[in-house]
Amino acid sequence: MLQKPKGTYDRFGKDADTMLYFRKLVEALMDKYNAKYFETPLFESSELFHRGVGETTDIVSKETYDFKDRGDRNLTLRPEGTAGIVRSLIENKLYVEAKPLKAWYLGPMFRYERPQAGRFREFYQFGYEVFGCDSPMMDAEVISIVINLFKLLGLKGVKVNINTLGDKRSREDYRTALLDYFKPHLNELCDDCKKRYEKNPLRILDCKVDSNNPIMKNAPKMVDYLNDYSKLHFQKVMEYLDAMKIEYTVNHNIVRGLDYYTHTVFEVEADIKGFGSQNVLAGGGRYNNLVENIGGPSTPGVGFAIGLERLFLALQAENIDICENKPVEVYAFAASENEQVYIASLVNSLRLNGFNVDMDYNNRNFKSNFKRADKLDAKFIIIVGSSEVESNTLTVKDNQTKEEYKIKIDDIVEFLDEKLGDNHEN
RNA sequence: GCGUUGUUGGUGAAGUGGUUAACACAUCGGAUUGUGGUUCCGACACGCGUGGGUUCGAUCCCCACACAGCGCCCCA
Repeated sequence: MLQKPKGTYDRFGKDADTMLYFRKLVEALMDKYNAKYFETPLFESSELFHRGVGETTDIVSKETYDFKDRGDRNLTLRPEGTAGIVRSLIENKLYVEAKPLKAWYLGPMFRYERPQAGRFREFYQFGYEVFGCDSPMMDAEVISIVINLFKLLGLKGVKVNINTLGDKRSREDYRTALLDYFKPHLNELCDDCKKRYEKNPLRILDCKVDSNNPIMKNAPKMVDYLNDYSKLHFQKVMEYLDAMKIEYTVNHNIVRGLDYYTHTVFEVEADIKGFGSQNVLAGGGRYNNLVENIGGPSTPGVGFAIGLERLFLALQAENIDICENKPVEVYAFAASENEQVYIASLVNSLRLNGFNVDMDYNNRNFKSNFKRADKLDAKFIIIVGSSEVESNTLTVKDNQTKEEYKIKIDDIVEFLDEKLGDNHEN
């Protein structure tokens, strides 16, 4: 049997509802920040990600889906959302518009990874990016959005870990210092760290295996390589976080896996039963050189991304249900085949009047119809037989009180409006 | 990319080298041709992830592959 490709999934039922309602929730939240929705292509030229995300990152070096199209173009399925938005910003010259420009997106990303629970090869991210603002207030606001969203969802133990990488210059100086420092000690490090030394020396500090190794303790500290501007910026970010009463922990080992970050980087985690190290639900930071690197005018940026599969798994583990209950308001059926046409027209008119209506399409018997109405949790049942057709009335049963009414066909909308009251929305 | 565990119907699952692969839930139909959520009866895997092999015979043993889960790496 044909099956879905590894690391993909079909979303339906409750999961599909969750996605739908999450999107609604995010739309409402984004309005509060006056952020604008963005859609960019699922695939871009491969070069964009090589230049944007960084040649040496794992994401680009071993996780992209690369392909050539029939015109021999080198394309890549987007592994993250920022690069595409930056490309769009430059191509459409959006940087001349309102500064800051706040953008959000929600859609699938692709990474060739080993699948695990809450981690897929095609996965969804909700992301947020701000361009043209280098105020530390914006760093803090971006962090606060994630916090507010998680609190809105009802997650417990939401915590932020932050760090600063300084500007491009301090980051490079620090990197050089680390390389010099670790070079004579390379043999004392684990195999992974030897690779990190080549690819991303900052990550060595993040190593779990070598964390107790004394060489780690004496390693150069980022703080010592920060210039005054960087230090001040970071300090201000923390002041704004304090002002917003957001709890955070400074963790100098946070580096992030994408090369474009400068200054503030952060990860947001929550206490999720049984999640362990997978409790980081969001990550982000500032990237003041990315727009320029991709070929636009020097424009600062800051943003975050949240992986939705892992987030939804967390909600499930915490028994949080964000789906709205949409009950069937009316279930209609005909007593016999003769009234089916009548039912079809009735149902159509009720729907046009804004009611949520389901019906019997198969001319089932009474018992089956009542069972189905119960299963759908229908508020009212409308039964049409020959006598109803003749007298232009409908038999309407309130499925909660079991009371039965004879309603003139012309009065049915008014009757249902009154009965369903505030719960009914047009 | 590495290590490890698993894969029986719509779902939860039991099971054995040998005639019809338990049981439960769900679904559909009937008892009950204009009023139900109870009860009773009936239907429901041409098959035990896929492909090979061992065997007189395999869902059960062996091998490969696929997929899923867990850990590592990495990340959201």
